[in-house]
Amino acid sequence: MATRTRRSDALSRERIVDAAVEVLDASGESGLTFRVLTERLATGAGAIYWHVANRDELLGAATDGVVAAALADRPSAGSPEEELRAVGLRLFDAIDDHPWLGTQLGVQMSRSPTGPTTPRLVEAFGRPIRDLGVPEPAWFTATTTVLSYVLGAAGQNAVNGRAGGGGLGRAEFLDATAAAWEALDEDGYPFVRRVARQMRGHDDQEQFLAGLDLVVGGIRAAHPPER
Amino acid sequence: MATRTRRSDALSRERIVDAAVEVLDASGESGLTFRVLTERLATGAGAIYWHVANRDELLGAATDGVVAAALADRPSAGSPEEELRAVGLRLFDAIDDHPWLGTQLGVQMSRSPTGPTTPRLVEAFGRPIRDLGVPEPAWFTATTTVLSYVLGAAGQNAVNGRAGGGGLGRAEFLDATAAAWEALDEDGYPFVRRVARQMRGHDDQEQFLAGLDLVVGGIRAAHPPER
DNA sequence: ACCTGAACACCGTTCAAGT
DNA sequence: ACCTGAACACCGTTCAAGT
Repeated sequence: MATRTRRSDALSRERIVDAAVEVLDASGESGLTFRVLTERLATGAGAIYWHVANRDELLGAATDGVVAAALADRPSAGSPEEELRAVGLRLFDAIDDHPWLGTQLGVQMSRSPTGPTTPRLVEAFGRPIRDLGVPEPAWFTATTTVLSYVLGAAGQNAVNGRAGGGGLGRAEFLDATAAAWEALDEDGYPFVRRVARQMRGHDDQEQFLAGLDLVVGGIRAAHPPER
Repeated sequence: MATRTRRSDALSRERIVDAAVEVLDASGESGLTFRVLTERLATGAGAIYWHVANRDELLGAATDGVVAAALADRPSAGSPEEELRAVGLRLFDAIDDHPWLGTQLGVQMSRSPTGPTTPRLVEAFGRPIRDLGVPEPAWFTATTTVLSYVLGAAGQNAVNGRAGGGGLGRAEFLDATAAAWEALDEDGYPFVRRVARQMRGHDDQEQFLAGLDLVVGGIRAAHPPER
């Protein structure tokens, strides 16, 4: 059949997903509406539905796209431990750039574990776990444990991320939270009161990596290299 | 002032939250609408808004209520390790009973870390971590790591939970996922293809506890008891 | 103080009609 | 094949009015 000349601004699934990511970055999940999208793409709602089944699929495609980009072209780091940190950092940075990803990652993975994102993440974290010398029967448990940690941390950092815009809003937010924790009653919350100090001014990325190291350390401790 | 006789069916924040939990259990997060709620409570929308600020606050109150109930009246288990497992199990079972909790927990914790749920969970997991002998400067990192793992696992098990209703739907679901993983190309996904077998027929609760043990083991390994 | 319920502005999705 | 855009059924929230 005759190849047709396409206008450069022709609508396509790719253009729609790209626009969705931009809207999500700017306004968060609740900001992604078909009204905003049709306006931005200068089209009608029906046109979008021609390329995309519904809003959920669009959200999923946006998530898949961002995760794929975050994990692409990654030079393999040195040791398996370094590799795990490198993959974790890629993901952490992606969530920093796209805060809505923190929540959507978990949603997407449990909604469609056969979609591109779940296998991609399982492969990215699983391979270095294998290279750590973990025996094969323990691969699944070890990998899902690391993934659960990463997804949980992602969800926490999602909103936390960059609340204000100035770096100041965050310090004040942590301060207010710490103050609220310290105001709890000593009988019911002795631990929370003591730990509140450590929350003030902590660095999210540092915290994320320290936690990842603990989890990986646990896997190594459970499967010491034979000799 | 004169105490007023109250009709037993008078509207109250508590009755509204209870009704919300029932609706959430039956229809999930998207099923909780003011239409359904007003019908169930035989009242008007405005009446609900008199007791509750908006839908988000209602969702938060439902989450707080269920978490409080799940952690209440818990006899302290034996060792710190057993205590961590016991708290984890309580939460796991609560998510099993209220699948919407898996997602909402993370949302609630990052949206209002000063609300009742965050301190409750930090205290419940933090105390046994302290009793493990973890030095105080490491409390925050260790506790948030365990919490991130638990929240991540919770989010994964949320939808997974009891998809069909019959126990069969789940086995078929795992089977279909495993089959899709095994169909990926060997070059890009060697690990995923090998690990697919282990996903078939795994037990979620067993998996959750095994992961928790790995994380706790990592914390112990990082902070060996002095002597 | 507490409740009613109509009204408002918005949402995702559909679909007959166009090209 | 691809797009338009009005129409539909729904949503959370508000608010004048009642008791």
